[in-house]
Amino acid sequence: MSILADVARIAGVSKSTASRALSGRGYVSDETRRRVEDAAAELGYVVSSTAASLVTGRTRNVGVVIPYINRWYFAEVLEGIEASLIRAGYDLTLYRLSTDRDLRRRVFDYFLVRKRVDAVISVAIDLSPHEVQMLQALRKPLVGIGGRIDGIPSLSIDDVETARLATEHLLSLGHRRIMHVGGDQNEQMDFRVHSQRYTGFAQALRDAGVTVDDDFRQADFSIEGGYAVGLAVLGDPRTRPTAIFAGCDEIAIGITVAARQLGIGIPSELSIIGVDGHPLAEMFGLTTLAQHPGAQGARAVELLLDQLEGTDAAPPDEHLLLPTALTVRASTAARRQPTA
Amino acid sequence: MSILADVARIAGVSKSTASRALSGRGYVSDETRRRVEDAAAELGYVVSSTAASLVTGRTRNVGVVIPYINRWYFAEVLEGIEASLIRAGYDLTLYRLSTDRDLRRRVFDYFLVRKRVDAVISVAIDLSPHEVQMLQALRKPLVGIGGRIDGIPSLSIDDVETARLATEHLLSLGHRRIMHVGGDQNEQMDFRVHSQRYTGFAQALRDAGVTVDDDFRQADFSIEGGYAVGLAVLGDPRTRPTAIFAGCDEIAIGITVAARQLGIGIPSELSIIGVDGHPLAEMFGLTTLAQHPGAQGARAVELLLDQLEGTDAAPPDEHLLLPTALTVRASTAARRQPTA
DNA sequence: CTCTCACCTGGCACCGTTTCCACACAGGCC
DNA sequence: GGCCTGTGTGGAAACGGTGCCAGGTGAGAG
Repeated sequence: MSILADVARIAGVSKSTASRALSGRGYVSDETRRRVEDAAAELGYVVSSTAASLVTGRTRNVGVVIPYINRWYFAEVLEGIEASLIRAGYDLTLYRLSTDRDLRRRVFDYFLVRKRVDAVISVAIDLSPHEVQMLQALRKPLVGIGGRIDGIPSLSIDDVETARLATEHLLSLGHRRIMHVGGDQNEQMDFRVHSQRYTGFAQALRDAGVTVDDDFRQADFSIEGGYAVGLAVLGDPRTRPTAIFAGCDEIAIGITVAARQLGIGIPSELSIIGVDGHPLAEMFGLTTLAQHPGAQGARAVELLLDQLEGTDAAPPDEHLLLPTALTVRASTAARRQPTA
Repeated sequence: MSILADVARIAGVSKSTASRALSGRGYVSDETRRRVEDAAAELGYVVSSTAASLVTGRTRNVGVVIPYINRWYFAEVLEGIEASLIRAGYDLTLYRLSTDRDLRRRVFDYFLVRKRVDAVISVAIDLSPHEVQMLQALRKPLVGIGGRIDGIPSLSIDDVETARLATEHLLSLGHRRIMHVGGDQNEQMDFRVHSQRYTGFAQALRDAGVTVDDDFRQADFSIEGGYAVGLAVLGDPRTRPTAIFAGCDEIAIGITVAARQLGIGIPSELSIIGVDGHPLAEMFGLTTLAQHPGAQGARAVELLLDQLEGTDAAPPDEHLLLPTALTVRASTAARRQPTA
């Protein structure tokens, strides 16, 4: 466990010079730098980031708050964030925020606040103004992913527009009996993703002059969730929709499995479109609106580093809307004309 | 940004007393403690964990190295670890180790070593003796999950035994043409999980006196991977196996989807058994050997905290073998007798 | 009545860096 | 030759806590 003073001694220089040589800041002659580096290597010296943080006030550590780890979108975002941070020489401290309000408070009051992180990325969590203020009071840059947060830079796909696009795709194929299977409209944590997707869906129908009764079912955002709803909804051939806009690919896949099990042809009898670009979508031939969560994570890190290391002081507190790409596969097709 | 000295001043005590009052160590009168706490609350004071770490040498931060985030087993383990650590008041710093050897070195040489973490949990990574030594030289407790690591406490399921059990289940149902669809036998990072599962499989066959040619196919450990192999293997009814032992539930599910698509009845024409207890297994009626990765994560944290805070100095450097539970569902059944 | 001891408090050194400042020196310019 | 500027170096003061040690109580024991 050698310390800087040891290195300095071996190299025959002062602590200050050793520090400059190793950190690369300030003037050091090439000769001296080499000597210091050799000494450091010989001793197996590594800086104490703790000590460095104490004096510089920077930890090179970013906190990430995220509601799930175990869902495709979130895991993907997390991977994107992690890869970018590591590359930039930052650590990533992970806080999974469950719905437990006490835990959430604890993370904000106790963990995030102890000068442990230089900045925070909030994934799909609708921060309260109080929480935002708190972080801002600590001068910690903050970036949001997955929805708009007032006053801080954030990025997400345009949920309303994406849903509208998906629905219009189905409408353009001649479908009229269309159902949206999506998430809980009252979900607190997840911004208003679910309600926004419903909004886009409803808008598209309205604009097309189509009215559907029984146009929505709630499902857990998972394959199982979609499967359960699929079985429930698709049983009766007279009432079932001819097309479904699923809130995410996992739901769409669940519905697909249910449909196959019921012997319902896709896309001959039922068209399905999802949102996400989940890797399984390809395997199931699922038409979807693809987003790239990994890239979103990377982008968020960029925004953060701009604030952290950027020259200009102005944080762009705008909301970035990312595009989604309609990827047409075999799960959507023109509505089969009722044999007239 | 108030500091301890401010709190002390407001409360009218010395820094040492303020420190004792807030940390709860050492003697402080109730009256004084109250005054200090009030002052701290008033100022919105929070300790600088950096400063505290510098002097105590402890960071209350645990590093987790893990090869994937986006796979069920790993995400589940990670969630288990995270929940336990937070509860114990520890932070979790995440390092995803890809196959990139440079990055791996960098994480070990640069990140883990900077006195930033008190301990390390290694998930499904076969640490080299050198890496273990390095961490041990730093006196950092180390716990492994997912496989045996010599010299440190570790825990995992018994892969050989689990595979044997799965295979015996198929044998006991009368199957003889059994295939194992599993992971790359030469995978470096993942311990020897893949090869161990093959070993257990082969042992069971041998013990039963059954010989199978073409007994193994390699698949990516994912639903897509299983699906691809499923399509390739199940096409020819004369050569296809009557039962498949899949290396994990994701593979098993992929095969199931492929079989359904090919109109192959499960379990009438094909029995499938997996390993994991994946939530989707239930939906697909998949027989499996269930493990509990979340609980494994929690257990690993316990082992770690024992070393970190435990009174006794002896670290139990043994390897814990966790049981798996055979969960029989509808994907395995007695082999249909060839109509003789 | 003194001694011990448990309780309570303050002073101060210390953890291992970074960085400000002072100083030294060499070279180029007026 | 004096002066400025660009390099190179060392000394010492932070950064914000913790914890050792010393000192001061009052109560109970001998």
